[in-house]
Amino acid sequence: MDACNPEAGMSSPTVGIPGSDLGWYLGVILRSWHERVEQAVEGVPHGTRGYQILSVVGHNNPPTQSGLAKHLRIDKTVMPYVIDALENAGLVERKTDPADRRVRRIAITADGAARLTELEAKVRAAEDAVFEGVPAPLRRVFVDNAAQLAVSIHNNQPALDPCVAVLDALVDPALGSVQP
Amino acid sequence: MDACNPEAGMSSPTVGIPGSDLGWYLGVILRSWHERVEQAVEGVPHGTRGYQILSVVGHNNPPTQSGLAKHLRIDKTVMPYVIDALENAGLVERKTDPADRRVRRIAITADGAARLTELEAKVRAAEDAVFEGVPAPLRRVFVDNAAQLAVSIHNNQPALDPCVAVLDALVDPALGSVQP
DNA sequence: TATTGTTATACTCTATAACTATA
DNA sequence: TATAGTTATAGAGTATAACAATA
Repeated sequence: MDACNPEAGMSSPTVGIPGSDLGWYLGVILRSWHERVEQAVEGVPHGTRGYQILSVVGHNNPPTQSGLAKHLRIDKTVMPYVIDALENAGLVERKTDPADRRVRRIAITADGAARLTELEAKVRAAEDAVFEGVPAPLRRVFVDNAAQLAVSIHNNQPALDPCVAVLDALVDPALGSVQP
Repeated sequence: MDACNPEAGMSSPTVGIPGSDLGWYLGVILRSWHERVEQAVEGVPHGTRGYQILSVVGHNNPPTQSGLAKHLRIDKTVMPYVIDALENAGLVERKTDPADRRVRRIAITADGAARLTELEAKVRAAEDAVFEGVPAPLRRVFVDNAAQLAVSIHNNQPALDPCVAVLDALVDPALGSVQP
């Protein structure tokens, strides 16, 4: 009945806790981010994924579909569905690259840019909710460090489109971010 | 042909980058952790998930299945499969709680404890690989902050088994960790 | 021959609902 | 009635393989 009984439950302080549970930490934080941002971008095709693509497309010159897939580290075969949905929603459009007619460059539309501006405000609010009760300096340091780590990990991974690495480098504060 | 052409690709520095891409940062880091740890714990049923459960079970008094599910924030219906597999592998065993015969407490076996010790060494090595090239102080601060954040987020979430909150509090250095 | 994008298919993982046994 | 655990099923998400168009 007393599921919280220290003698029988996992709340007992009599046994050790592993020093680092990095996977659990990151999982909890990312899940919270995903749940809250998923709500914030409600209506965007494919939720947070669609938002992330819209964000990359909105803040960079039109990337290729394979470039987007590599940046987000998802299989290239998922791109058609997502891009189709975003295109049908009028947020982005495919443009055949004149220099290489195999590639489609994904450009944001005027509607997409306006939508992105609205969405980014909502996402900021959602992220504020994730960090609710957390001291601002801790949050700032954490996000900065996460950015450095992610860029370092991403650029050290094999089979990466060099373009993507350059893009990511721009995001890295340590390597000279375009926008602070 | 030149997919890296700054004039046409997403590597151009002529446009802004969003200040924070928290979802992307966390996704990159967690994916790297997952890929490497998945290899490190090869052979453990259900990979990183099985390892995480084995770790919790190995470092705490036998938790209930629902307690484990809530701690890992997964649906209770996935527990039977995972616990079955871990039990069949001889790593854990189900024990009916005498105080409430509905609940099954998951206890680690001698084999499971020995295996866990081996696995933790491999996981440490895998995590070292994740942080390859990253200065030790940055890594330390990042993991510490991630722990604080995760505990804060986890404990602020609703519908949590109080036992789990207590367990997590132990992991939180700010709240008095059992093992530094 | 290699690469971009696409389609179709199969597989894994997750979520939903319903059931049992205990309380 | 409510809860822990289980089972079966359906759905979402993902990966695999094969194809067309272009280089």
